[in-house]
Amino acid sequence: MNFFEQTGKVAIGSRLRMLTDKVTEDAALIYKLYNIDMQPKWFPVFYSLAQGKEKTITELAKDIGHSHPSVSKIISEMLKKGYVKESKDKTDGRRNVVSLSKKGVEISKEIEDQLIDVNAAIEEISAQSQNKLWEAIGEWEFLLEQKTLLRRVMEKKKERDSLKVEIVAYQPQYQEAFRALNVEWISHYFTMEESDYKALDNPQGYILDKGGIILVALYENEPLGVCALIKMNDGEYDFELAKMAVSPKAQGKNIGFLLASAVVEKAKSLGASKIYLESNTILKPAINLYHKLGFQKVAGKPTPYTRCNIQMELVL
Amino acid sequence: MNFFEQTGKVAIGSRLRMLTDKVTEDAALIYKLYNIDMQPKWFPVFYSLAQGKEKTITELAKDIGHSHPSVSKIISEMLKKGYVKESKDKTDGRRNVVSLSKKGVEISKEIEDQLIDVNAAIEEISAQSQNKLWEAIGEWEFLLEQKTLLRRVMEKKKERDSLKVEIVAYQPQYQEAFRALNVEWISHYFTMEESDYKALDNPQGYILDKGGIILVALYENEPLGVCALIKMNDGEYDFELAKMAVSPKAQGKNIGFLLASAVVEKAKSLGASKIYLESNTILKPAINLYHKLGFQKVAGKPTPYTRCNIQMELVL
DNA sequence: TATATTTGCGTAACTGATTACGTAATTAAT
DNA sequence: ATTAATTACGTAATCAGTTACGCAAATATA
Repeated sequence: MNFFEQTGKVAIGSRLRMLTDKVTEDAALIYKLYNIDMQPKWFPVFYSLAQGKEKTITELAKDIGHSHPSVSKIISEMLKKGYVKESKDKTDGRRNVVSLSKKGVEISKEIEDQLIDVNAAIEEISAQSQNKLWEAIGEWEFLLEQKTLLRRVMEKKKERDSLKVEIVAYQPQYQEAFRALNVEWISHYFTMEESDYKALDNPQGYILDKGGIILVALYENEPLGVCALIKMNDGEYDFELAKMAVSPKAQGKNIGFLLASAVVEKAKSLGASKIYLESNTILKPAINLYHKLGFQKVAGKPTPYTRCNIQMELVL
Repeated sequence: MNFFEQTGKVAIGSRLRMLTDKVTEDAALIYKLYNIDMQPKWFPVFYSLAQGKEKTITELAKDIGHSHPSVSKIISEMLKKGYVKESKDKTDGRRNVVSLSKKGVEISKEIEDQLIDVNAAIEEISAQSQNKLWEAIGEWEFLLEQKTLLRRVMEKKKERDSLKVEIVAYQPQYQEAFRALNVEWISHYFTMEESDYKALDNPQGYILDKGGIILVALYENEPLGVCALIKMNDGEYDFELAKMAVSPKAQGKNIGFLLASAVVEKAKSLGASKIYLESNTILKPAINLYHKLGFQKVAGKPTPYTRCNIQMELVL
C-alpha cells in the first residue's frame, strides 16, 4: 500500500487512524497474556480511578477526554464485573460518585507488571526510531489547540486565492460590474439614493472626468470587486474612498484588502496626503478593513448619504 | 487533561485515537469551505480512482487499506451521488469494476486546490514542530510490521520474568515436585514406564548417588521446573540430560532455557566433554530448545524408553 | 418565592469502521 | 467430469466512540 506516498499529507488522518487501529488491536491480547479480565477501552477510566480518589462521571470524562455517555457506558460495564462501586453524592443528588471496588484495587495491582512491560516495549520502539511519535503527537496537540486545522487551511486558501486576484484600472467594459456590485450591497443593507445612481450610471462623467479613479479586482478574469477614489478638493481631503463593493461569492479571497490597498497606493502615487470615507457601522467587515489600513474615525463632515453613520480618514 | 503525562506510554493508543479524531473532525468542514459535496471517508477511494484506472472493490480495499465491505459501502454511497460508475467484469462475473464518472472527474478537478491548501497547512504544522509526525508514523508502521506490539510485550515479560527465576541444586524437599512435574508431561504425551518410576521415586539413589545432578528452577520460591544430569560412563558420553520438566503454568517465563543452560554449565564445570539426550519429535518446543543449546541429532544408541524417537548430543 | 437557566447523567440514535457469514463465480484437484 | 477450495463481494451484526435529547437536581434571577 504505497497509497500514502502518493496522496501527500492530506491523508494524515487516514494514516493516523490505521496506526491507531494497529496499536489498539494488540491491546486485548496483551491483557489476555497477563490473565487480566479487562477490556482495553476500560483502561483510561480504570487508570484514572486507580489514583485512589473517587470521581463523578463528568469528572472522569473530563479527565480522560471522552464524552460523558462513553464513560457512563464503561462504568456500567465495569460495574457488572464488580471492578467499581457507585454511590449518590449526598449533597448533590445528580452526582454519581464512582470508585474502585476491592476487586478493582486487586486488578490494579495485577496490572502493574503489564504496564511496566508495555512501557518498556514502547520505549524500545521509540529508541529504534529517529522521529519520536509520542513527542510529535504532543506538539500536534498543542499546535492544533492554538489554531485548528480548518483555520489553517482557510488561511492557505486565502493566500493562494489572492495570488489569482488582479487589480486593474477601470475600463468601460466594467461599468456594468461597477454598477451591479454596488447596487447589490447598497440595496441589501440600505436603499439606493439619488447620488448613488448618478455615480453608478455614469462613472466616466461623475468620477473619472473629475480627476477620480476606479480600480477593478479580477478573479480569473471576472470582475468581482470595485472601488472608487472620488476627487474632493475641499482643502482638507484629496480623495474620498467610495463605492467599494466585493461580490459575496468572492468571500475569503482577500479581494477587499487587495483592492483597498491598491486604491490607497494609487492615491499616494497621485500625491494625495489625506483620504476620507463614509460608511455605516453595521458593515463590520468593511469597518475592520478600513481600520486595518490605518483609517481613523473622524466627525463633523456634512454628507449627502442618509446611510452614513461613521466617517473616517487616512493620513498618508 | 494531564492524563497522558501520568499514565506513561501505555496510553499511546488512546492518545493516537484522540489526535486522529481532532484531525478528522475538521475534514467535513474543509470540504464545505471549497463547496465540494463529499464526505471525508470517501476521500481515499476517490483519490485512488482519480489516478484514472478502473479498479475492483477488492483492489480498492487493498489500495487504501480498508476492509472490502467498507469499500463496498462507500462505493454504493458514491454511486448514489453519481460520482462513480460500476460494471461487471466480462471475463469474471464476480468482479465489480468501478471507475469515476464524468461528474466524479469534474469533482476531482475541483478538489485539487483543496489538496494543495491542506497539504500546505499540514506542512506548516510540521515546520513548526521538532518531531515529525508523518515520518514518526512511517517508522512505527515499519517497526510494527517487523514485530507486533504484542510480540514485543511478550519479550519484555519474558525478560522480566526470567529475572525472578532462580536455579538451585536439588534438595529432598523438591522430590515431590521432581516427580509430579515429570509425571505430568510423560503421562500426558506418553505412558509412564518402569525406568521412569525408578528414577522419579528415588532420585537420591538412582541419580545423585551415582554421580548425577538435579537442578530445580524456582519462580517466586515455587519449584516449577526440574532437570537431571545422569552419569553415563559409557566411554563416549559423560552425562545424559533427562527428566527435564517445566510446569505448563510457567510458560513464557523462559524457565526451560534457563534450566537447560544451567545444567549444561554444570556439566562443563564437572569436566564433561559430551552430553547425550533422548526425546521425541512430537515435543517440538523441547527439540527447539535443545537445538538452540547446540545439541545435534545422532543415531544408534540403544535405549530403554519406547517413547524415544530422536537422540541428540552436545559436544562441549 | 416563583421561574428560568445550568448541570449531571442516563438512554437512544447515529457513525465509520470492523468481523462474520452466505452466495455465486472461478480455479484446482481427483 | 465432478468435487473441493478459493475468490469476489454484498449483507448483517458488532464495536467503540459520538451527538441529540430528556429528566431531575441545583443554582441564578426577577
